[in-house]
Amino acid sequence: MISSKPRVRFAPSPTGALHVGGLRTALYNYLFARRQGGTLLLRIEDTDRARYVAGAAEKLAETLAWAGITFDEGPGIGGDHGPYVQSERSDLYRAHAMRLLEEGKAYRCFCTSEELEAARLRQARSQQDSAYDRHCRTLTDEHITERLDQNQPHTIRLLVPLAGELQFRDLIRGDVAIHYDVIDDQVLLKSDGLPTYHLANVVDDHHMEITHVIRGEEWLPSTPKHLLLYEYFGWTPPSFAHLPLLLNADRTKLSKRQGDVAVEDYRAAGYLPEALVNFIALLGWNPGDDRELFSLQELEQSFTLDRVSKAGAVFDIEKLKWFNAQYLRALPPETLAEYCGPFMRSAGFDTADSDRTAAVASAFAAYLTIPSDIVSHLRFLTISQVTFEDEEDIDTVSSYDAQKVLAQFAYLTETLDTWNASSVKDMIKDIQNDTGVKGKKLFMPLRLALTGERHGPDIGLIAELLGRDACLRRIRSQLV
RNA sequence: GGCGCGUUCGUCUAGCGGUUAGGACGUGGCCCUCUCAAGGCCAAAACACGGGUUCAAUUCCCGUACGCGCUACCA
Repeated sequence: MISSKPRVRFAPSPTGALHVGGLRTALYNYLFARRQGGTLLLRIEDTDRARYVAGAAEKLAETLAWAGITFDEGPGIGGDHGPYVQSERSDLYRAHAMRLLEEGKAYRCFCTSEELEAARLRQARSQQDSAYDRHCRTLTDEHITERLDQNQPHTIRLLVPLAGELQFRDLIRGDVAIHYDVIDDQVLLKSDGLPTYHLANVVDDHHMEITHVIRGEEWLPSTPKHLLLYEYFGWTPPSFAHLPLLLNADRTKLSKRQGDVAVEDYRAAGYLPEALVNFIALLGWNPGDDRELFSLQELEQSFTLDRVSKAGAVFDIEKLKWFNAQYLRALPPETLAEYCGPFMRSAGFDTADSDRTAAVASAFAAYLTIPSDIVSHLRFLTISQVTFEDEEDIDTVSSYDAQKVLAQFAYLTETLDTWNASSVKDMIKDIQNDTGVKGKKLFMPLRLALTGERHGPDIGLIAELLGRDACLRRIRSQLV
């Protein structure tokens, strides 16, 4: 590779929502391209009619955009190497399949799915290798012509050498070698005329001038087939980098059942794109030093493939929560309020006053992992009156000292010029001087009377958020 | 079953022959403090196993075990 700029791609299949593993693959491709000043393109691999989900491609693009991943070429973006949707490139794949056929590097297979399935079952029962038995590899021309004349549905299979070994160097794993004799005569063109992944991906990567294929480890075993295809076509193959898998807590491949896997799920739950991206970037890559908090821009500057690890990484939601809490806390009040607003409204909080909304939201910033956490902290603001069920709470508020404190609080409240966190704090100091009550005995009755809870933010702040009138009302209601 | 890839604290990871094996999340403790959260400090916690190579292996090689992936007319 001379100094030419790399071209990489993210090539999802529109079969559903974007998986977090897919997001990471997209992210690494994006970071690699940005770091090298290269080009990233989006290609939709919709060659499986059966699994196609309408609208999924658009949704995928939208989710990627949410995460901050932008493409230089792709559907709806444009570029010189389109179309970027495989279903619009069928003729190209078919032509290439025909070329292999003519050159004796592929052959027609008339075996039906049922026959193949039955063969596989037989093989499984007798514990044999499950591979295509190459039944049609040796069909006579006569035979083939006859079936073609009958319009018999068929596939086109790759003619894999019977012996020999294929070696390649993976950018992440180093040298990998696989014997041809364990490689199946892969179907390249399905009987519906559409290509399989193997054909389409090679043809497209070549025509789209992809220089580096950065994809999940699940593709490692089929890379020799792809390399063979490059060889058959006489093309220079791209470099390959196979990323380690993302795993469940039990170390199986990350999947539904054991938690959310769709990026949309995390988005809906209130995770910030910055947090998700930061977290996911570190699942299989590290900067080589102790830094952990990375903006997308910082990742773009630091990312290199040689620091990608080989082993799978468990998706630990606890660490994602920590990242999210970090980012949530760092948000300016107005932005935090935007995230929390809907939840605050659902908790019965009137968000019409944006300054007040921002103030309340940021008062609880340190308490939040996700925006919806704010709901439980807002109870004290939205209840009409404070009542106690716990005997201990009642005792705390009704003790002799507590009553002195509450009475003095009510008295001084009316004399206070300005009502805010710091003036209330000063006032509480005065109450301490006036009553001689201090510490927990001073604060807890006030906290309880004002909020009904024993825990929460600074009491001055609570008083400010509640407002003078509400405070007065609540304190008085606890006076015997 | 076959083939491939992998294996450092519970989790994410640093380490690229000689280190008290470092950091982060989580966990426990202490501090701060009216409480909780946040924050600060401290602690417990790992080189899968067996052979080599070497003066010296977490590090290099081989094997075993375990895990994962692939083994579709899915990607």
